Amino acid sequence: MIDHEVQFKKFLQKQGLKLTRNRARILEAAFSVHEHFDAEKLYDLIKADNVSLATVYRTLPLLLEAGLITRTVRIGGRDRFEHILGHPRHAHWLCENCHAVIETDLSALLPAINKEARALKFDIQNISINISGLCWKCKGGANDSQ
Amino acid sequence: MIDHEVQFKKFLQKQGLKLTRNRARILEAAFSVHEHFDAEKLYDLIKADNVSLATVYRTLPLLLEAGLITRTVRIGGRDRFEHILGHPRHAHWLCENCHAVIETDLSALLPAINKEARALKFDIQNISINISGLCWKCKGGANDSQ
DNA sequence: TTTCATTTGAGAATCATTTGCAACAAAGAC
DNA sequence: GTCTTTGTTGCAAATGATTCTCAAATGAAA
Ligand SMILES: [Mn+2]
Ligand SMILES: [Mn+2]
Ligand SMILES: [Zn+2]
Ligand SMILES: [Zn+2]
Repeated sequence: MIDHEVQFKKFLQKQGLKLTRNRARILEAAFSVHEHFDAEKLYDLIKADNVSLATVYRTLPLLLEAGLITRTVRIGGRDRFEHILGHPRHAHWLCENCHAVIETDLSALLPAINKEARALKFDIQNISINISGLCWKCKGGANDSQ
Repeated sequence: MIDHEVQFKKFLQKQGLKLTRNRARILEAAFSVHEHFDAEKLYDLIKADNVSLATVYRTLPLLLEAGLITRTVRIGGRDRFEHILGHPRHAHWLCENCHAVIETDLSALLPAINKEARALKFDIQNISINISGLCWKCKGGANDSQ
């Protein structure tokens, strides 16, 4: 059993829940994708195994609570996620025009954030830094690509 | 005409749009609320003036583009906003348990962010820093308030 | 006041996400 | 193994925020 499966199982057991075949399949799919994904994307990857879209939707909150995935930039009215293990935290720069997503390292900001958390006695589960605007390509004219 | 009305009118004219009574009313409502608000909240404030919810929804993107409001933490499936003028940028700390929202100054982070923007040649329109987790009240037990 | 483009209210349409429910599967006790 | 209990799932229907359609209203300019 791989790293993140162990972590998921541990989390589920703590809640009196079970690591079923479907949930393992969804977890595996989430870690097979190395970009941002939405519910539908995972569903496409595993629907051949008779996993329903409803189950994907029911499992995503579990993966979030377990700290295995994180919510990222919302595009086109759909919630998007990315897996965490082996993925250092990063900021997202979203171009409003072409919807390009650029990722940058977060290490320069973390010390200040953690300091603030200590002051607030806040228990951080997820840090989301999203900066929207225009990428260098779209900066000039008012294109309409994508 | 107040500061933000001037700015809105200028923005609208640049797009060949008009500063109508309804749009002015919505803008005014947005600046009368000193917390986060959603479309429905603004609607409640002005429906007595026969402004429709559809018009509120149509105006919010204009206020965003005009740089008068910004999108904040999404709660309960609803987009939420806050006005900008006279509101220094700040980070949002959202408690997953009681949905409390704490705001903290952003000035410690801005230099690093602006530096990165310069490197990326990215034109920043909006910075959104949302940290979720448990506030000090909810940290201990697994309450279920709110 | 005539003209023409923009705006608006009302209600229908969208569409991601959630839910109810009856059939199923996991896991522990025997 | 078999029984029992409790959590899980597929399916289809429900939900609900946001968007859209369209005909009537309004604004600005001439
Ligand atoms: Mn990412
Ligand atoms: Mn705020
Ligand atoms: Zn772009
Ligand atoms: Zn709390």
